[in-house]
Amino acid sequence: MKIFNTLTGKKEDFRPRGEAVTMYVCGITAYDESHIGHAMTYIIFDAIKRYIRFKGYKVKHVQNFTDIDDKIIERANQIGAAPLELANKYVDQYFADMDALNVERADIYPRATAEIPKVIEIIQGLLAKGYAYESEGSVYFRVRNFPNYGKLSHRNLSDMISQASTYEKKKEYPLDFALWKMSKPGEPFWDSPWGRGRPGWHIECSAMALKYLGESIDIHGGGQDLIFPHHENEIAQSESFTGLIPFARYWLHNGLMQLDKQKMSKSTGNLVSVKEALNHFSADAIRLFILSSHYRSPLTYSEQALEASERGTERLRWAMTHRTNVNQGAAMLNAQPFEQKFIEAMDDDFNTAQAIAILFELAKEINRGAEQGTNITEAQHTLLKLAGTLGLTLKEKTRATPDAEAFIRLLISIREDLRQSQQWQLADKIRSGLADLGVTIEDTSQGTRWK
RNA sequence: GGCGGCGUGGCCAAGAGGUUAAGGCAGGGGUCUGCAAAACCCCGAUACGGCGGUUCAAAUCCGCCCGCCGCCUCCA
Repeated sequence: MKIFNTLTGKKEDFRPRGEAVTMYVCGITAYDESHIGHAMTYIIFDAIKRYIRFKGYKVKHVQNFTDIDDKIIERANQIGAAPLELANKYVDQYFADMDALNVERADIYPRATAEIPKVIEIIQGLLAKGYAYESEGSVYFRVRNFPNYGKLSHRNLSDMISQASTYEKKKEYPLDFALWKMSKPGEPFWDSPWGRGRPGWHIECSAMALKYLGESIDIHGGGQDLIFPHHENEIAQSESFTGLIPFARYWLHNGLMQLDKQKMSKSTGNLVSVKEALNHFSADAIRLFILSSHYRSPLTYSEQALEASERGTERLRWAMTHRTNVNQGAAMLNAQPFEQKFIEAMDDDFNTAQAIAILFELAKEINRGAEQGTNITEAQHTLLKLAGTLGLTLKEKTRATPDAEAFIRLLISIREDLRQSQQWQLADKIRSGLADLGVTIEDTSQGTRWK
């Protein structure tokens, strides 16, 4: 299995350290609804995790919530809520959204506010080693003391310093970043050796990763917008604190969701929320859309593209619905070559687009087999298994309640009788009436089906 | 200005030196069907932003140009 590593800029063989692959993915700052761009990141890492497990590894997955920061405080003040309550609300919504998208839960979801002791421990360690300094109640990381600062984002201090704009005088050097921020009056705070304050944004991830996954983790992931400064700073802090290099062995970054030729972003309001998307499209369609392009490329959201994915999803689902009564001695569709190609695609830096193409090829063969009376049962199992590796369920959308379903069945059976007696007009009236209610009727050689 | 990425049929999107340039959606023709839908079969890029170069051979490597985007400040 080969994985593209942002750190080296190359595809590398994936060789995890221990029994279980340790994977840390940066989570959200909980101050607003999750949008499709977030869904993109978490669906991608969900597929990556599922595939790694498919390959026989165990995975230990940690994903944080930033539940205290400037944005949260600002938003909470606007609406007159307590910052932590606001954060909790959006954490709950995040879970609801991701569950609906069939994103598996991580093993641990640490929150910044619950990890203050570890944060303080690390800052103290950095101070002791001279990597950090206190200034007016805040603590900053001394970027110039970390020799490889910029190794992840492939830049160097002199490039960056020439562009550095205004900076706080409290810092020794413009690019130094906050480990601990002194709290202003009225803001939430935690006590620390440097007074009341809260953690800087970057330090929480180091603290959580080190605490829950150890000093050197296998996979660290997130959106490409986190490469600098967030992940760069995590590396600086973590490696300075532990003295162990590398902090993370494989850095994976997904491309960002675009909307109208612009990055989808909470701060600009240029977004489509997960809820909104789920109102119009199935989770499978959203996943199919996101996974049909390579995870490192940007992807532009559009209704048209989602509709195309919905249709594609229906095609895959269809292949799962055949219930052929197989004759003894019927030829069997061998899905092995498809599984092989699927694995080859995924082994090459998680080429989900290619993998999905193979799913469609397999679906086509299954459909064909169903018409020819081939035994396709095992091929269907394979299709479902491989699709499941991408988190696709291929389940029919059953919008109908059990009660409604009974009525639909009754109407269909009446319509069958009408068709038997060739009363086409009445039969068609039932069909179009149901269609208006969102129920599609299809007459096949094996009876009438609906969805 | 620095760093990184992208430009492939009507739309989306794989492919990264060499058999017929995946797959999906849309479209056209056909089979099946009371009709419809679905499914199945067949069809479509002399061609991969432009211009040069390297090579026996380039969508794929190199150079320049054009267009678009991301990061360099909070962001998945």
